Amino acid sequence: MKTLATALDILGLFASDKESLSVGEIATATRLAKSKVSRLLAIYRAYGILEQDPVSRRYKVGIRAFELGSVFAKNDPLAHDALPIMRRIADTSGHSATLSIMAGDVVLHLMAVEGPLYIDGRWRVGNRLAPHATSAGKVLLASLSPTELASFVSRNPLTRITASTVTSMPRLRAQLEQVRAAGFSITRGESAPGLAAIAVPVLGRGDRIVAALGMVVPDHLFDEDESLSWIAKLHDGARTLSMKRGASAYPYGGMRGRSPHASARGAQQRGRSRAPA
Amino acid sequence: MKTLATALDILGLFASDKESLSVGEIATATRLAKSKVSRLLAIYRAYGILEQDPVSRRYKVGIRAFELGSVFAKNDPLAHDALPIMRRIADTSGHSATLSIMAGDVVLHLMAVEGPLYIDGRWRVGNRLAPHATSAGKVLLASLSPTELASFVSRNPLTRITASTVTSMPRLRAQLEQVRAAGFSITRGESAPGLAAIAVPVLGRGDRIVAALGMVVPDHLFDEDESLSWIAKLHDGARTLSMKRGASAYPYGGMRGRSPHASARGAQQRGRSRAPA
DNA sequence: AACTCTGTTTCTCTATTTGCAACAACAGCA
DNA sequence: TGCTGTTGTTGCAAATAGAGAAACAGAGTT
Repeated sequence: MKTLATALDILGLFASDKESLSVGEIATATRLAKSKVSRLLAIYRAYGILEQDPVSRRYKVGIRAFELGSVFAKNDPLAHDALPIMRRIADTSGHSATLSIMAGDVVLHLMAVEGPLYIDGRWRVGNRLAPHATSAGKVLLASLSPTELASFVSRNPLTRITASTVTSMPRLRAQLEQVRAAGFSITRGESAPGLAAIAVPVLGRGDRIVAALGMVVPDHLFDEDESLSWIAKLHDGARTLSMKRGASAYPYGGMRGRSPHASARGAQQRGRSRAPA
Repeated sequence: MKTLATALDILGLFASDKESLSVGEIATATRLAKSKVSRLLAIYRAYGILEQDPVSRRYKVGIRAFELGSVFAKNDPLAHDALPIMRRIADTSGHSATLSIMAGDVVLHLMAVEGPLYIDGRWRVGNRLAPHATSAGKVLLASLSPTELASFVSRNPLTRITASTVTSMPRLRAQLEQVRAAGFSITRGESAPGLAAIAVPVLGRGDRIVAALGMVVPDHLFDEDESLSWIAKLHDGARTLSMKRGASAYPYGGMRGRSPHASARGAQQRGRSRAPA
């Protein structure tokens, strides 16, 4: 089984930001003999998991990996329930909606419904971002206990990504406290300049935070007043989604969704509901 | 290396329609000993490629497979160029846009930009469909020579999926001829009842068909007249995309009349050589 | 045309996988 | 409750399949 383990070590390298890797790069990165790496890659290539550029001989992720990976999203009940909700958000707001989860120590964009406005595709599905630099990440981090948070930070230093990235622990703690109280998180250019993002928590069984529902907005179109209605939309959607996923209640958003059985049917009208201050 | 090969055989089973598989099912399907399967799966589980339900002990695709697979789409230049084009199509038509390629003998939806209208998510990204029952598939099949087509059909019988699926070879041939001449393909409920789809070819280097750009429309909203403007939109988008991908010309959908992307043309800047040095 | 850098293949030795069967966990059933 | 037929996970000696160095092949470069 050691063979498979090393093979998966190699495969893991491809999940990084590097688009393609050469045999030599992999060999040095894994401290494996070139011959072994070459043979392993040949198998992956034969199965279509990796593809090899015939001229540069470099390897990159293949189409079968894509096929396989997409069945994850297809089978994920959260993604399934979220699709129509995210569509409505993208349609009524004009901006792209995202659904993110915590995978290990990174924020993973599970799915996205693109709005009509063009923005940099960097945040697209499958992208992994630093939790402390994204709105979705802060929402997901907010569910951690103080000790869990400390442990997280010890594993993952708060590296600066843009000028406005939060890099100090007290500052992060304060922000998370705010997120917990308000039920949403807003970041403006913390992981990518010119990009604002809003996220709210999605709850699951036992009312644990299982995901973050969010929106990505070009910063120059970000408007304080309008953001309140966006947050309301997100809260509406997240409530519906949370209920479907087995939460007993959704505490955020000033809506009339008092009872768990009051299905979020008539949640269409766009009155400006007040966000908790 | 045999270990990795059998391990990938197992992994391949998960790319099917079955959501989860048990050790026994895998063992019988691959004619492998249960013990071997169990140990292999344990490694996959440790790496997060597969996940095991703690109660049912059944395995399903894990999140790391998703992460890995999504870098394929992220690195794919076709998908990259297609995103803004598909957004515009989805935005102006109100229906979802799709980009599909031929992967082995199946049509694979590489990406999708969801329109505001809700439709069954079955055609979502990563889904694999039978070429003879989809508009995108017919577009992609149209590039095959008669012998290649015959070979394809011998490998893949024209199975009936809905009442209107094409199942006879002469009929398929005639349709492909029509697709070649007209430069688009329309299917109505051939792979899923109640769903109409339109697709046009995307060309690449050497003017070979490399992908199909398409739209999915609820059948009851399909309108013959309106479909002409949809096809025009698709042709416009596919032309832009084809040029970007290195095609020398795009023979379909004349650019007569007012071009919807006149702005793009007008915005084209002469980035000539700067100061003569 | 020789050089160099990278990837692939060859060949022997031994560490690893193998497969049977016992073991453990669990559901169905009387 | 206890029995029984599943199903998934581990021990252990035999044997196969992988490890590693170095030779080989190919492409780009000077």
